[in-house]
Amino acid sequence: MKPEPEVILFPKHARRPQQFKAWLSAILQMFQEHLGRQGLKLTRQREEILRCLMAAERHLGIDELYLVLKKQDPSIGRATIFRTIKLLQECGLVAEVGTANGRSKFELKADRPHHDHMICIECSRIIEFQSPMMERFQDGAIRRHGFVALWHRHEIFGRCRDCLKHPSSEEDTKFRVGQADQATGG
Amino acid sequence: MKPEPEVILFPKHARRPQQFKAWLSAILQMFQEHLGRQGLKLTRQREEILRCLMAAERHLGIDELYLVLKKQDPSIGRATIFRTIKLLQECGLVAEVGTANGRSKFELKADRPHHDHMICIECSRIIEFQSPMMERFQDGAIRRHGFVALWHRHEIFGRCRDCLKHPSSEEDTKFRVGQADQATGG
DNA sequence: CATTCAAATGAGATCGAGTCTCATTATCAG
DNA sequence: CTGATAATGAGACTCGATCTCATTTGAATG
Ligand SMILES: [Mn+2]
Ligand SMILES: [Mn+2]
Ligand SMILES: [Zn+2]
Ligand SMILES: [Zn+2]
Repeated sequence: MKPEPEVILFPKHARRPQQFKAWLSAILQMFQEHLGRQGLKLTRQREEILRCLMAAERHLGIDELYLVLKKQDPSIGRATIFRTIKLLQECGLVAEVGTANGRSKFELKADRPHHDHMICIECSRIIEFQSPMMERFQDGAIRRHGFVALWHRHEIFGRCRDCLKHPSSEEDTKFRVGQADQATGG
Repeated sequence: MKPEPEVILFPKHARRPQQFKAWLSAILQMFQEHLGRQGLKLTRQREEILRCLMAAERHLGIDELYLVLKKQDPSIGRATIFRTIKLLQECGLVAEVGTANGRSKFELKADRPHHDHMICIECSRIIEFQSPMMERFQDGAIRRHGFVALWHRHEIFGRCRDCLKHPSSEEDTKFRVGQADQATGG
């Protein structure tokens, strides 16, 4: 089999301030244009939320976002974060990632290649993976059925490499799983 | 490219009573054994819920299940349905299928090949598809990352063949589906 | 059979992520 | 600037899902 790409790192621009600034303003402009097209406005809060997602080097949940943003702007409300995340998803700048516990996380999509996720039910780690061949066969199935795909969700739940090594990790006992009946279970 | 399987129909045993009865008791026994192994009991309600899922020829939501079951047993409670569905998922007899509106549906997994789903955001139809090659590459990615998969969720959202044909006279209503989908009618 | 007791049930309380309301504030085109 | 209108934050609300608890039931036992 052909080698497939290994890991998708989050952008590390945060360590190169001028590069980050340029990147931020480019993305902000895209956001503002999208907003403008619908008669909406770019507010201080919307800007901060997007900046936070761009600076993050991991997937963030609503509450994490809320706590981080609250440090700069103690008056920010959860509702605004929900509303803004929804807008960012609508314009394709941000994507939702499921978790085993129901609280979604979010990631910047702009300037990052498409990938899917493996989610560890023990330590909650999210592993990003790419498989162009897999996507190719997925597209084949979609075409075969005369379907037009708008988005997809492909999430694999299980145990990560590290949690398999450390057998005693007692931390997250919430996620009880019945049994592994197949390789990738249904 | 190699031909891949086309459609996965729900079992049509319901029309052949003796075959259905034999099938039902075989599956019931599997369920009872699984329950017994954990000191749990097979109740009238659990039996009825499983029977209902086996007789269904489409994906069922909790409320659909509740309404159907209530006809035979007006005293049945929603909590029991939630509890039983969870048990059935744990022992691998039933799988959850996401929808665009957040209310999951459920399907029997026993005696059916693994497949994934395309979900129409216009008519809520759920199209089942199989792609062994896609699964193969997925498994490759999983192995490459030293991950052990317990289950996965691969759902593609978009518009189905039929909804693409129809001039979309109906506006892009935010899929507030009450319980629109009837018997998957063609 | 009847006995026994842990498991299961249904009604209703509760939880909580996400949404909505509304009075106030901010954006931005002119 | 100003005015029209969108956005905000606090908190009420929604509603699927879970939990509580008094009562009922399954099934093992003799
Ligand atoms: Mn990701
Ligand atoms: Mn299915
Ligand atoms: Zn882990
Ligand atoms: Zn459709």
